[in-house]
Amino acid sequence: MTFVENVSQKLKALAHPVRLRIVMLLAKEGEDMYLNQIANKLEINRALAKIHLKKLERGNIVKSRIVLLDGEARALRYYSLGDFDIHISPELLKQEAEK
Amino acid sequence: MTFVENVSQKLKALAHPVRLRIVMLLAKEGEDMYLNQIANKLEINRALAKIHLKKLERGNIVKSRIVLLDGEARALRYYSLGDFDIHISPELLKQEAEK
DNA sequence: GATATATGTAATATTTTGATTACATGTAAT
DNA sequence: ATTACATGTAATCAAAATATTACATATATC
Repeated sequence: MTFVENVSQKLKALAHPVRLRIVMLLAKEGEDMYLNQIANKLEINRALAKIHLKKLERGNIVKSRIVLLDGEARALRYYSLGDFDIHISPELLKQEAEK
Repeated sequence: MTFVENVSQKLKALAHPVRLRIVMLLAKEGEDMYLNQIANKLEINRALAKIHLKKLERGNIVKSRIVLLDGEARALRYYSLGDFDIHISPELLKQEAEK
């Protein structure tokens, strides 16, 4: 994957208001959350939250894991933030372009 | 304009591969360029380059000015990079979310 | 006058994205 | 058995983004 492809994908993942709100929610809470928590907190449709979380995962902005509830035959999928660090300025792009 | 709206707009402007290529071209060349130069260099349709440049201008990633050619009754519209500096990480978003 | 270079934009078509609704499944508690 | 939560996804509709083609305009050069 080229630099342009990689950066485009990451930026695209973060560029949508709903997705940015999800990311900021996870950052603020500081702990992992599952789908219904996120949808309820942001007051958005659950299926919609799911769609956006998928895009965030594809962009490696968010990770998820399934957690079995203690002693119970139930599981929740928890979402957490990846360790992205996106920095873009004319100078940095110039450096990259000259590689 | 809220933080989310502002960031979304800027990221959206940079998120498209063609737009990112335009921005990297301007960064690399280090000097202003006009529409046809940009389209030729990137080997893309001129009208398409125009559309993307408009979006970059709306996101304040790129600026443009009309330059009268010396002694001639012609003018070119030159595009240059704005002074954006986008930095996004979980820590920075957490700070922002807690404001 | 024809050719090359430059601008701008309108119209159109295609593709992608975004959002809602609905259906299917399963566990736990009342 | 019903209610409350939780998951996942398919189907559909609406809206936005992307890309091409074409038209109009203007100047400079051959």
